[in-house]
Amino acid sequence: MAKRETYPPDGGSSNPLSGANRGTEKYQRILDAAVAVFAEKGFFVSRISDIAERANVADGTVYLYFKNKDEILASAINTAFDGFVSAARRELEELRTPSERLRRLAYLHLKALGSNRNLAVVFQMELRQSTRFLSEFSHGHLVEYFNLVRQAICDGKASGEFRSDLHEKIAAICFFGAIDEMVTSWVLSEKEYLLPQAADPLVDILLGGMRPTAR
Amino acid sequence: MAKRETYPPDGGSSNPLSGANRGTEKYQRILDAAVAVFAEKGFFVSRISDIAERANVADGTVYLYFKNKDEILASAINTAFDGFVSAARRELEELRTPSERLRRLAYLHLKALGSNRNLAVVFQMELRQSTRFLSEFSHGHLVEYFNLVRQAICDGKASGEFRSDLHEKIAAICFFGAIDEMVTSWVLSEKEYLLPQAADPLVDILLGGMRPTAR
Amino acid sequence: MAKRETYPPDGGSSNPLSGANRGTEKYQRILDAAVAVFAEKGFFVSRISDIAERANVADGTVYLYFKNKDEILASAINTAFDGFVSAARRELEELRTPSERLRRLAYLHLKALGSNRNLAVVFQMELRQSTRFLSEFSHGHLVEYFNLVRQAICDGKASGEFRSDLHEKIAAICFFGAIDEMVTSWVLSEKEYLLPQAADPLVDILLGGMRPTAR
Amino acid sequence: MAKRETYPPDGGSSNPLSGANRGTEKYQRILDAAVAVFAEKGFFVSRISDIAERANVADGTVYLYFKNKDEILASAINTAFDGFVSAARRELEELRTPSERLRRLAYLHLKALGSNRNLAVVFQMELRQSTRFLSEFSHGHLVEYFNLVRQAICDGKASGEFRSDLHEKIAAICFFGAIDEMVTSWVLSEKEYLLPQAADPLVDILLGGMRPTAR
DNA sequence: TATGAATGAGAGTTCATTCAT
DNA sequence: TATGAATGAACTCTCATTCAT
Repeated sequence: MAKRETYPPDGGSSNPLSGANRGTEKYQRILDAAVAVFAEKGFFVSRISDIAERANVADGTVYLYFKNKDEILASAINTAFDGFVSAARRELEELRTPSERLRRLAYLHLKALGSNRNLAVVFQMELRQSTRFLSEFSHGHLVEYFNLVRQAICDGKASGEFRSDLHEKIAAICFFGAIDEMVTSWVLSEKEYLLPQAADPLVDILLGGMRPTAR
Repeated sequence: MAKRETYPPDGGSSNPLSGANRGTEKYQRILDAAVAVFAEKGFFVSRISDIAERANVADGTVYLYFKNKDEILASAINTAFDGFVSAARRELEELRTPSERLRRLAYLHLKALGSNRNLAVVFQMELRQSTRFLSEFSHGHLVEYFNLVRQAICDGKASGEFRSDLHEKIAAICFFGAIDEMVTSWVLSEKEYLLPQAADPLVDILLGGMRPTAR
Repeated sequence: MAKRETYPPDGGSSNPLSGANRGTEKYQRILDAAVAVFAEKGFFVSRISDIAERANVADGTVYLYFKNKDEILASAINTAFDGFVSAARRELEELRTPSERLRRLAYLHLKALGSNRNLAVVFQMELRQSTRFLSEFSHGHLVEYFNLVRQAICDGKASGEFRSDLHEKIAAICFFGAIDEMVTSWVLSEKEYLLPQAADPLVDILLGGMRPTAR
Repeated sequence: MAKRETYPPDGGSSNPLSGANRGTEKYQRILDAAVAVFAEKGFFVSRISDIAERANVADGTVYLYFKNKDEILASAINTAFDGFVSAARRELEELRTPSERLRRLAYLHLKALGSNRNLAVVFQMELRQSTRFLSEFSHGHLVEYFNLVRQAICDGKASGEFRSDLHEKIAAICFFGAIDEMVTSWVLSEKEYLLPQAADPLVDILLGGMRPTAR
């Protein structure tokens, strides 16, 4: 999976056995270089030549794999996000209770970004660069993430695990926002603590607020 | 309100009648125009001439009031944020319980941004544009906001209102992250709902997760 | 003499007793400030606001006395040069031999610039800034200076004081060039020696080369 | 000849056939165009686009070969001057008497600039544009030129060819200043006479003034 | 006369993108 | 496929000049 949906010349390529492997390897190298450069300097300040240099290719080569600079960012984010969401969905399917599912989702989220600081920076910072961009992304993939969350909340309300008066959308926003801010805080922090360790105390608060009050 | 701290060329004006007001008026017009343009196109994509045009001044005039493009963004954010934080601090002083203080803070936050969509967009999007920028801002003003939250949480733990094992920093992050995501969601939403109305259900979840468990 | 030929509003002035003195005083202040600024930074790098500031007037006031930046430079040079040439001509008239006249001219030249370093810098540097400018000036005032020199050389040849095969134009160029380079060297020199003291040894060389050979 | 010392992007080119020549050719084309444009309009008034247009390249291309506008002027002057001084030094070594050396130096100077009017204009005019610039150049390369002159004068005094009371520095200034003014005069002159022809009569005057008096 | 805020044309420079090799 | 020299559109910022007060 992690379907690449953009540019590596597979459509109009006149060379039928042009070397999928080399192409793929270089594609990945450029993508990784781009994420690193974006993380370091920010999307708009990064130059194609920075990316090419870090990937050890010529400037022009970048354009054999990506249509333009925007597409590099989009590819980086989509590739990573698609991978994350489909992996998460598979894992969550095996878990029974909504609480377990949300706890696991938070953990996977923090682990995914906590293990790749550059990617985390790009997600937290660059993804928000322009209304238009986030808006596009939001209507694309983020919705899938939110659906996982809302489904769990919905199930929890049905099973009585969560309060019946819980506002699903607002609860999902709380859930995502809390984790997201956790990542931002980690990215901006000088200290090198382990992000996934924050999953449990964080989820304790959120689930605590979603469960029926004892009173 | 909206204390001007930087550039407008008056300051020590010895003429009490003339310049000060016009200067201030034009300064504000440029700032408002800039916020609107930034919100619409994003900081990096916005051109000075866009701002000047919307403010009905010449390009060069912008530079009589701001040193450069960066400073315009910084001024917009700092002015608004300083105003918000000091107003919030005053209001919170009058409230007794930590729960009330957090509830009011969430409300004020949502009201402040919910009443100025452009400013909200700039806060949610542009502030995060680059690691360096957010980092700077973060170490400047955002810390003050977080201090308000952590103080309330700390007080609540002391008074028994909140769980004694509550992780203060993580709880503060949950609080801020949830509200912040609420704003983002509102900004990206096509629908025109009233942001402050989300305060109560949102705070119910967060406080619920911070209180001692009945069990 | 030292006729001001440019701008101070005397033509279309609607105020008949507008204050020749104040006008003249401010005019001179601006001119002196301009020479100082030009000497320090060079004509093109100097800004009108630099000049206005040093003259303690508003930017706009400069334009009450001078049509534009070019005219300030032209006025400074012409005023000074006209004064120098007419004074020199008067002094030379009293001297009998061509040798004496050339010696005195060199001395006056070195004294005039040696007593006003700023003016000297402007003469040596800025006057040469553009072909067009020097060309204009050259055909204007410098010709008068050269005429003084050539007349003396011509007289010297007639009286037998100078070689009869002396090329008048080239000799005049040698004379002017040597003095001019003396000034340039002094301007660029860190040391604070007295420029007019160089007149005698310098003139000794030039006159020596112009006199008939003993052999 | 015309050793390239700064920017052209080849240097360590591993491809012996291709780039080096083209690079050099374009570099030279831009440099020549720049000298022509500077000569015509003056450094500050010249625009990069003027230079690019005359060199038949795009504006941006200029920046592949030169860091900025200043560097173009500096390269033009340094390249030419270095070439002149080292060639002159080699030629002078073969000559025995100080008089011959000075005569040859004057001739070479006038020939070098007399054969390239544009370069001459730039030397005479633009080099003097700002105190700072001339100052820099003066302490760099011009010193080498002056050293050649002073050495010859010094030798001449030792051999008795020149007066023992000759002030070396002033004599050197006379020598350089006379030749320099000769070039300036030629540059400004409408007439198309041959500059090197002025060498002999000019040097006759200067050497005449440096020799011991018969009397 | 004097001011100085406002103007806006214009310059240098950058860099995403192309294309001949 | 890969290169990197070349392109030229576009942007920020400066500053001479004007003009309402």
